[in-house]
Amino acid sequence: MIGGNVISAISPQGRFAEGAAVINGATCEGTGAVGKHLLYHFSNGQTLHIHLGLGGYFVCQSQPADPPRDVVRIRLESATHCIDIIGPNTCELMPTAEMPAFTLRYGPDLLSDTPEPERAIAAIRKSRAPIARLLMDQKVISGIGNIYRAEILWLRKLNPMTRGVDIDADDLRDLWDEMRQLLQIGVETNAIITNGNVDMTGEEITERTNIFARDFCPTCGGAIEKSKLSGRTLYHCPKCQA
DNA sequence: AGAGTTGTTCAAGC
DNA sequence: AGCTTGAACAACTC
Repeated sequence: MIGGNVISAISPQGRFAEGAAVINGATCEGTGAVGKHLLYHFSNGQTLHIHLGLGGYFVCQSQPADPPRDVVRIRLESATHCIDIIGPNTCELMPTAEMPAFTLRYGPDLLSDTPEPERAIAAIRKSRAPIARLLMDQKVISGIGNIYRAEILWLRKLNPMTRGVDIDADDLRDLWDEMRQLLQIGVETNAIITNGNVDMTGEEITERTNIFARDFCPTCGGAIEKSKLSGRTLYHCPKCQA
């Protein structure tokens, strides 16, 4: 989106303040991602590392843009457009040279052009932790959050508490493939759609998930069970995911 | 007003 | 060593 554009950065508050001057005036030469970590590579050898966390978001404007609100952590701007990043969990500069090591700290990215499912499968099958926890562990696999976790386990009729070590490698390959497909739909539609209502994107969609934040299972009509795992709400159908 | 949230990391305990 | 929980973090919504 901003590749090739000259940008400038401001930072009224937060951890990025010190780095702002370093990036000012540099050109973005490319972007990348490792799971939910967003990466902008700049001409001065620095990479801007953004993680939106729970509540972070982008605000895009045409120039001339409004002055930044005080919650704006960094502003990326070109002659024609302006992007403000608000509420990120992480907003820091790191040397682009450190990117290979950074990438290795995380499990394989489901959306990578060079997917490495076997790396994730090996990590899962080595663990006695429940699959619901492993899918959320970005050191195991990159890209799944709470919504996709609930949906994919339901789609594959997997009990969330199944230990990683107890799942067949072939089942995990199917799981990988389906997660990848779901995320690709997300990229194409800019929405989290796991129930197949892909063509309704322009319309008012109230049902895009099957069980996430829902009360009843679309398959059996039974009550969706709501629990906590690692501090996050876990949804599952006790009947269909026995 | 306070709790909850499409997330991560760290520390501590078992 | 592997696994678990809890706290802290930002900003918004209900």
